[in-house]
Amino acid sequence: MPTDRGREVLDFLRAYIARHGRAPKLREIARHLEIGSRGTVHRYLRALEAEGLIAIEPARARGVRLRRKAAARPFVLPLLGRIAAGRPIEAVPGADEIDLSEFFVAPNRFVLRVAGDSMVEDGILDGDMVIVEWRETADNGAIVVALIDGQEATLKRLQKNHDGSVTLRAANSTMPPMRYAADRVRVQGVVVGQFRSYR
Amino acid sequence: MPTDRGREVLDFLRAYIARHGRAPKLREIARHLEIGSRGTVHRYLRALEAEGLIAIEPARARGVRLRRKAAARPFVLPLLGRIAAGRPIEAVPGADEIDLSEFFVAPNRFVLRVAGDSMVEDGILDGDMVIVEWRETADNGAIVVALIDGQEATLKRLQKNHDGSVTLRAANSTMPPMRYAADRVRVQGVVVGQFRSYR
DNA sequence: GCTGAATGAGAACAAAAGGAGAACATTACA
DNA sequence: TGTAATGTTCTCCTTTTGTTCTCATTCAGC
Repeated sequence: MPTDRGREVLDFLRAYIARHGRAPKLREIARHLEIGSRGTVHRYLRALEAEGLIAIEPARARGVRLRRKAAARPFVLPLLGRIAAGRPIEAVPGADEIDLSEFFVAPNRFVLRVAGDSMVEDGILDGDMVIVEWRETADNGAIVVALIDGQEATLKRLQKNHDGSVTLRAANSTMPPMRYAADRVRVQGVVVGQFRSYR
Repeated sequence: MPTDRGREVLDFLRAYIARHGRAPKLREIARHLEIGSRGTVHRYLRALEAEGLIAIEPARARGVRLRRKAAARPFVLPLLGRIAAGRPIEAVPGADEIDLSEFFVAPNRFVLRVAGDSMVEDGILDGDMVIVEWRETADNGAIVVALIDGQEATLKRLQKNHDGSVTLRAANSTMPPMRYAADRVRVQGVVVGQFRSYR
C-alpha cells in the first residue's frame, strides 16, 4: 500500500501513460506534483517497484512500466443497448460495456479529416474523421485511401476488375466511378473506422 | 522502445510515407526535426531497425520501409491531415494528433447501437454507435435520445416550438416529423459523437 | 520530551540521450 | 561517364536523465 504521495505518483503515471503511451521522465513527474528534486521522485518510484506495482528499467529514460496490478482505467464506456424509433432501449445481453480502444487503436493507424461529399452515401460526411490502417493491399469493396499517379489522394471504394485494372467508386451518385490501370493506383491504407463529434 | 527523438523520427516516417508513398531522405528527416547532421539521423534509423520497427535497404536512397510492428500509442492516433478527392492530403497545422479518450470518454456518457434508418440523412446508419451524454435539456437542433410518454425511446433531432410543444424530426424524408405536447417528451441524453467500425 | 515515518531539497556521479561534423562508399542522375 | 547527392561509419562533445547519497522539516503517537 503506497503512501499518499506515492499514490499520487502512481495516479500520474497511469494518466500519463494512458495519454502518451510511454512513461514520463522524473522531471515531468516532479513538475506535476510540485516536487523540486528528481531524487525524491525516484524514491517514490523505488517504493512502488518494491510493492510490485511498477517495473523500472535501470538508467533508461522513461524506463517505467506499469504492472498488471496497477493497470490504468480502461478506455471504456457503458453500452446501454440498442435504440430504434418507436421502441424502448433494448438491453444487449452479454455486452454491457464497449472498449473504444479495441475499435480504434492499433498499430499503424492514423486519422484523416474528410473534406467533401464524395462518400456521403456511405455515411461519411464532410468534416468526419476516418481511421485508416496503413496497408498496401485491400479487399474488394473496402474503402481505401488511394494515391493516383503518385499525386492525388482520394477516399473511395475499391473494386478490382478481372482484367487487372482498378475502379474507384465514390459513394455519391453525382460522381461517376473512375477506372485506372493497376500501376497508376497505389493503396495507402484501408478505412477501418469512422467517427464524428457534434461539439 | 524508442527514445523520444527516435519516436519522432518514426512518427515523421509514418506521416511522410502515408502522404508521399515513399520514404523521405535522411536530409528531409533532419530538416523536419531540426537536426544538423545526417549521421545523427542515421543512428536513429539503425536503432529503429534494431527494434524491428523499420527495415533499411542498405545504401539506397529512400530505402526505409515500415514494418507492421511499428507501435502506436494507446488512445492517441496521429492526425495526418485532410483528404479530399483530387488533391494530396493536406497537413493540418497545429493539430498532429487526436486523443480519442478526450474526444469521447466522460463519466456521464454511454454508447447506444443504432437500429434502423431514421437518421440516415445525417450520416447515422443502421448499426452505427452513438455516444450519448446524459442530460435532460438540449439545444434546438441537437440530436437527442427522447422518451415519449415514458415508453418509446427514439433518436431524433429536437425542435422546440414557440407554443411550448416539441417536434421530433427524423433525418429520413420518408418519415414525417412528429409534434408532441411538451410534457409527453422527456430528453434523456444528447448525442455528442458517433462512430462506426468496418470490421 | 523522544522516535520513526513521510516528505522534501539538493549535491554528486555515471550513463544515456542527443547532436556536430569529418571521412568514405555507394547511388542517383544529368 | 563524371559529378553531385545520398547513405554509412566514425569520433568527440554537451546536455539530460536516472541514481544514490546526506541533511532538514514536519507530524503523529507513545
